[in-house]
Amino acid sequence: MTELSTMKDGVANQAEASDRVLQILAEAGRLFASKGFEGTSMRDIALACGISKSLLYHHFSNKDEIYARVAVGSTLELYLFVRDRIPDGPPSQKIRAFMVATAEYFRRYRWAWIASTTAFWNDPDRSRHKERLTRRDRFENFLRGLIQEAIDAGEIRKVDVPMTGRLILSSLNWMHRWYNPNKSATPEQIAEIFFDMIFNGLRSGELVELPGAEPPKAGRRKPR
Amino acid sequence: MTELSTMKDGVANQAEASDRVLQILAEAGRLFASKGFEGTSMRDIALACGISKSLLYHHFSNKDEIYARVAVGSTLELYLFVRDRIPDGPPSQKIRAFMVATAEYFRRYRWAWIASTTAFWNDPDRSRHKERLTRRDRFENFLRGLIQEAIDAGEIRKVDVPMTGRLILSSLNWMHRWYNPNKSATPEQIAEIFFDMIFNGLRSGELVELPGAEPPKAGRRKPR
DNA sequence: ATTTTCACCGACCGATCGGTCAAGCCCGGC
DNA sequence: GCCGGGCTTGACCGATCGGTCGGTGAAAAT
Repeated sequence: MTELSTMKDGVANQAEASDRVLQILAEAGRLFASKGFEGTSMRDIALACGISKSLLYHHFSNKDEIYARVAVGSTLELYLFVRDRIPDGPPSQKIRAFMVATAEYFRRYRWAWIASTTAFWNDPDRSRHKERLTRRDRFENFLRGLIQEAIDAGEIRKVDVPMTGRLILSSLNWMHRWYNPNKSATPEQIAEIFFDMIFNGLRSGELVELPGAEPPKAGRRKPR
Repeated sequence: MTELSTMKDGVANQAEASDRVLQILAEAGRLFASKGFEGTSMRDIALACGISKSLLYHHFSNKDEIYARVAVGSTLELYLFVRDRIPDGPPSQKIRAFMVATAEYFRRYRWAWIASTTAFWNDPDRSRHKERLTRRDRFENFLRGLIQEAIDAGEIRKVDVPMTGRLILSSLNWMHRWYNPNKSATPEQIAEIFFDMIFNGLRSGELVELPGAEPPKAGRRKPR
């Protein structure tokens, strides 16, 4: 049904990979996430895996390939992972499900997620980088489609679609900087809270009816 | 009046610093922002400044100190910069001003901002790191104070204050990952749009009155 | 029984890393 | 004149970087 059956140990989409390769990818992802790409040496990865540095080059051609497997493998599956978790129903609930599913992915594949979204990368191989951006665009365009759907259905205001997508993704993408798995809520619960805040707004009660047409840029009304 | 009078060349709070030092800080910030801390060598910085590597060690004791001057100098002034731009008025408008001021700081000191918020850092000197976190906490607590103010004034719902602060800061902190200075809106305009979305919510028109008491976790109401 | 395959390792390579140092350059005060 | 001190430099250091190489030992294939 889904292509995600081979996920394990927090490493996504590494079908047909040996246990050792999965171990290397998991440890490398964790190190890339916490120390960055240039901050992580091949010796660090080998030491974390309890193997010799040479063995890394037996399974991967170089450091870039390890990072690419972590990052590209991660970003590919994010789209499929989320898409398969969007239920039929009102568009606004699809957006909610999008946020919750993305948060679930973050919780499951946390290190690969962080490594792929934050670690720096020289990228001598341009094609790998373009592939990553293409997948990221597809993910973002998928969200924009849901937002447009919600606008067409009249469930949300006529907001700027790309900007709305950026706001939603910002709330999810920044989570790794403050989220502590040992305390408070799960990422999914946090995503639900953020959805509530963004969808319903922070403003308290008594607003009754938005004026019919509002400026396309930012439909604000001056208080006082 | 304000302590920010010595800002120049995108480098904040480096009073009594020579032009050369300011140049080094500016170039180093730009490099740290685009290639990370470990990804930037002292040779890179020297080359960007058109000077020898030795000269860096004449003005700074080591690489960490350069980064600290960029990052800590940046985070210190962010708080003062924003605080001085919050007008008297309704608390919700203070939050709006907070977001716009933070965006203005981002626009002005973009490289130092990015370097301080994203580059990895070994941090052998624990005190510098703690100072940075202290300042960051002060900045975040300042925002939480404004949110609590708005709740007490009845302008916004009884939301989770820390979580609301995280949502607002996420929208601002993630901006550097997609913002393109050559196109579209200014950071300040983007901040205003985000404020509108978060404050008023995305939901369209006809909501009439929020139920008196809502669950503390996430005040959602099931559509259908 | 022999060959092939494959996971694995220790020693090593040239390049680059952060950092040092002794010496020059330049310019205002005597 | 010339002298002292802050900029500035190139040569150099040990450590570590990503990556290579020859080889080992055990299982699989023949």
